[in-house]
Order: sequence, then structure tokens, then C-alpha cells
Amino acid sequence: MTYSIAEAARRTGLSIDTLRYYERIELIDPPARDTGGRRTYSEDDIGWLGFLTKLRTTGMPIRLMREYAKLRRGGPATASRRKQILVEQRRDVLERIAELQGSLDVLNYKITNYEQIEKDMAGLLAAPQEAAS
Amino acid sequence: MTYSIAEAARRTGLSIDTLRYYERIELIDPPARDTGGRRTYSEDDIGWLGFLTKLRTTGMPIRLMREYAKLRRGGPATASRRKQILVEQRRDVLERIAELQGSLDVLNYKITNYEQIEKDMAGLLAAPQEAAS
DNA sequence: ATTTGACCTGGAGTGCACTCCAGCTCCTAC
DNA sequence: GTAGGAGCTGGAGTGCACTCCAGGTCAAAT
Repeated sequence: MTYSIAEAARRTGLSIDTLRYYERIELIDPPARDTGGRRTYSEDDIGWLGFLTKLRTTGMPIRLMREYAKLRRGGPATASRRKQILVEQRRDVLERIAELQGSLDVLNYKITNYEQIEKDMAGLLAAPQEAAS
Repeated sequence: MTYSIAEAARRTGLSIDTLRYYERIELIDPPARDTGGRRTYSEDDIGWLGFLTKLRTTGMPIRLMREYAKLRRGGPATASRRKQILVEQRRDVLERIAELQGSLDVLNYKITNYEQIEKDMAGLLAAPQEAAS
């Protein structure tokens, strides 16, 4: 089973332009073509694109994804460097998560402040009625 | 106590150019100036910059930070909108963390694969010796 | 046979968040 | 009084990751 570029885009969540762009910058190998010269993406192509998008969501720069892609073409001999890239990326992701959690604390603190302000405002609004009663 | 732009940069981790840039785009109010026309950042300025950088690390676009900054100038009347922005950002951060955790699973899976390959390689290297012994 | 719609190419354009630069002023130290 | 260093301004340039476009091809449907 193969997929047209439109189907590949739908399945990967990337745009058609991005798929062609990834090919241009040699992030992916040129997919096969049909008789009309149109790209046909294999299941493997889709899987690789899926992995790449996972790497993208970790914030890996395309530069590094390209290196990984290039190594992948180099076969088993490049496995240790590839592993190294992933291990480093995992470290980055863990750092990023910790950083986000830190920011989350700040957000929660600020939000709590605003809730306190809301409570105070409600108190001020209620007060005159209490005084009137 | 006030700080020169160089000190403010050091304290906030932003560059001098970024500080001036933030001022230009009205993300921060123009700081006071000394007699020579040089910027002098107050403790409050530094605190606000610190909060802004926290927001930046959450991935909040500068566009939105500008809106928040503008609201802040608007005083208490804008508190509920400001809170709303922070609550939405908190949701985004939680999503982002979940997404990163998902990517982490993929990375761990791949890394485990590479480790398995390494073990297999070691086995292949060891085998001839075993045969020889 | 022609219209339609998906896809093709090379190249230009976009938005974001900075970052750098030239040419200037101002204060401090010698 | 002059040399050096920090800071000033307006504006241009950068890197990244797309995104869009014009002008063309190709196959299927009418």
C-alpha cells in the first residue's frame, strides 16, 4: 500500500508543502514515484515521518534531524552515534520538562493571586449590602 | 538600587539587545534614565522581566505577552482577562508536558533498541573467542 | 476534446524573535 | 584634555521552519 502526498500529509499531520520541503533538505529520502511522476509514500516512509515529527515535538532542530537521517542511510556502523543523539535529546527533553514544571509553579502562584483578588472584590461588593442589612 | 542595562541583562539572562528590543515592542515600559540618558532598571523592572522570561519558557508568543503587558498597564480592571491568559497558558503547558512525555517514551523505546543492538554486537564479537576456547 | 483537480518544479515570501551594525554621546580615569 | 569603555539610536540582517506562488503536467471524468 502506498499513499499520495495528500494522504501522507493527512497521516503524518504535516502539510504537503512540508513534505516536499523535508525532501528538499534531505531530511527524508525521495519517495517512489508513480507513472505520472507523482510521489508515492510507503508505509515505511510514513513511519519514518512519524518518528521525525516526534523528534520535532521534542524541539530537536532540523539540522540535527538531518544528521540523524544521514546516519540512518549509513547503516549499522552509525548506530552508536545515532544512539548518542537520542540520549542527548532525552536529556534535553527531561530538562525542558523540568523547566516547564518550574514555569507551571509560577503560573499557579500568579493564578492563585488573581483568585485571591477576585475573592477580595467579591467581599467589597458584598460589604455594602451587609452594612445595609 | 537600580541597574545598568548590562547588569539587568546579567540578572535576567537576556541580552542587552533583547532588553532594548523588548522596550521597542512595548513588552516593557521604558525604564528610567540617568542624567546621561542611560537606562536604569529598578528592582521591579527586573522582577517583571523575570516573569516575562518565565512566560517565554512556557512558549508564550511575544504577541500574547504584549497583550498581558498592556493589560497590566490598565490596572485592576483588566485582572480577569490577565488571569484568563495565565489559565490558558497553564493548560498549554500541561499539554506540552504531556506531549514531551509521549516523545520521551518513543526516545526510550528507540534507545532501548540501540542498546539491544549493542548487546548483539558484543555477542557476535565474543562468539569467535568462545569457539576458539 | 476539454475541463477539472491533484500534483509537479524552482524560487520567492513569511513570521518570529532576536542580533548586529554604524555612527554618535557621555562619563571616568589617566 | 584625551583615550577608553559603556551606552545610545534607527535601521538592517539573521536563522529557522516553513508557506506560498506561478506556470506547467498528467490522468480521469464529462
